[in-house]
Amino acid sequence: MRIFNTMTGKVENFEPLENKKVGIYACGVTVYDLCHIGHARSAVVFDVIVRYLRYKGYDVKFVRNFTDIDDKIINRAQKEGISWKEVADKYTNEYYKDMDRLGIARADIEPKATEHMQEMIEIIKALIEKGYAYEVDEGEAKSVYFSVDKFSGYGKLSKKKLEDLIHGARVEVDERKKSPLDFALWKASKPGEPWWESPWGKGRPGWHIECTAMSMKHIGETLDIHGGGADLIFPHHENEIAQSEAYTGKPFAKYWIHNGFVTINKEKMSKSLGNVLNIRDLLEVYDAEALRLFLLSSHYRSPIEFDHEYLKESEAMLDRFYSTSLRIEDLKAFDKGSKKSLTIELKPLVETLKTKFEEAMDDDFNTAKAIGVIFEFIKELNRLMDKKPSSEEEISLIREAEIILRELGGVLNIFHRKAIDWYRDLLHLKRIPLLEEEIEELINERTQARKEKNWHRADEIRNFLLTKGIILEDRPDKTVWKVKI
RNA sequence: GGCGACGUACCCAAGUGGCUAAGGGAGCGGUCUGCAAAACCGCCAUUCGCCGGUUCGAAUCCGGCCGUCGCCUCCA
Repeated sequence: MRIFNTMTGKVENFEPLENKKVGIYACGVTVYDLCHIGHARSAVVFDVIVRYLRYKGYDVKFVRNFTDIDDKIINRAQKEGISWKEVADKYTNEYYKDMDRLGIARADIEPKATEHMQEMIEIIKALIEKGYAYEVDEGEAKSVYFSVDKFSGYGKLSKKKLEDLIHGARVEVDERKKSPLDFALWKASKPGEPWWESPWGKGRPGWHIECTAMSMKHIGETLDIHGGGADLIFPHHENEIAQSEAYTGKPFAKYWIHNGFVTINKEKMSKSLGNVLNIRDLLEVYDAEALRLFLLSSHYRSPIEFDHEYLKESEAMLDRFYSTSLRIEDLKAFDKGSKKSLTIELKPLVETLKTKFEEAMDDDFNTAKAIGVIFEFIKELNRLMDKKPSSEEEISLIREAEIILRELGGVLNIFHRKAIDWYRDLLHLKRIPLLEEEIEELINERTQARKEKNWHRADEIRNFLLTKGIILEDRPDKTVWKVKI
């Protein structure tokens, strides 16, 4: 397996620190608002990385945190007139609602910053003792800052030079800091703000220290993989490296993985630009599995442009799979003898499917290519079914192929429904103003009309359903309905 | 200003030194069908932003130019 490492800027062979054990830590969300599709992308990417590592036989311990105390949470609480804790709990809950629908598996450990105060305080104390951090008086209490000048490797992840950062002029000047780049490990609390007791009086942790404390507690001093959105490279991950490596003297992570952004009109989706699309709102109109497929249809490091058209295309792709699945379900054996040619053709295709899929995924989690491999195979399956397989042997081989297709889909966590449920779900999602029973009734009436060769009535019914978004397909033995994408 | 990424068909998107440039969507023609739909077959990039260079050979490597975006501030 090969993985692109942000630290070296190269694709490297993946070798965990300890044979098949992999400790992976991904930065989660700050729970102060609903999640947008940028959050969805990051969650989907790391969900697939973990699923694939497990598929490959690695013993994975996956940790993804919640930042549950932070300026944004405090501001939100003041705006809504509720406590910071209520804000954090509410949006943690909303996070799960959205992520569950997207098929994001729970991490093995989902730690919260506020549950690790003691661990953070211990690390900060040690950093002061080692001379990497300093205290600043803030009246009643003290704040603690990390002294960036003391850590020689500062900037190695984001490839930034200290002097460039200082000259960058976008770093705000803060009289309390020795260097404008120094960052807070501990913040003295202002009146009315939440606080925890500490050796420096009442205060709360800075943003970065929680990841150091929680990753070390739950995984160890050196992580196999640390990841998150590309916007976390600087300053968040750079700061994590500084404080963690200063604290342990060991490398903080072996591989750094960062996913690219979701853009709208070619611009990064972000709160400050006001162009965010919530997962919640999108799932009112589009299927969650389609959103997932859309997010996986580009390489995880590339920017991905959002457009309603692209989500429709993803739905069309899924429809193609479920259509094929429905076709397989309807296969019936009626012939004792087998068409040898079909069996001979299918066997090697099934064998290479897995190999090609793994080759794609082994190459820095190339899900776009892997999806290409899957759909190439779907085309072959349909081609073989056009040859009208009729024997037990042929049909069981095709059914077996679908099982493998679904197994590989499982790594991406797609293709998990029964075909009929795909259409039923679309019926509700697309707000088709008909019940399944009503559609069935019309199909029955049409079948009768067709028997009587009353083509006019048959076409009338089919056209009526089409105006409601329902497509009919006449099979040799029955008529099936589908939802128009 | 500093650092970095990207530019492949009508659209999305793989491919990063050598077999016919994956896959999906849209479109067009055909097979099948009462007619459709689905599925399949065929067509749809002799060419990979532009210009040079390296090489027997480049979409892929090097240089320049143009364009788009990102990071340098909270951000997934």
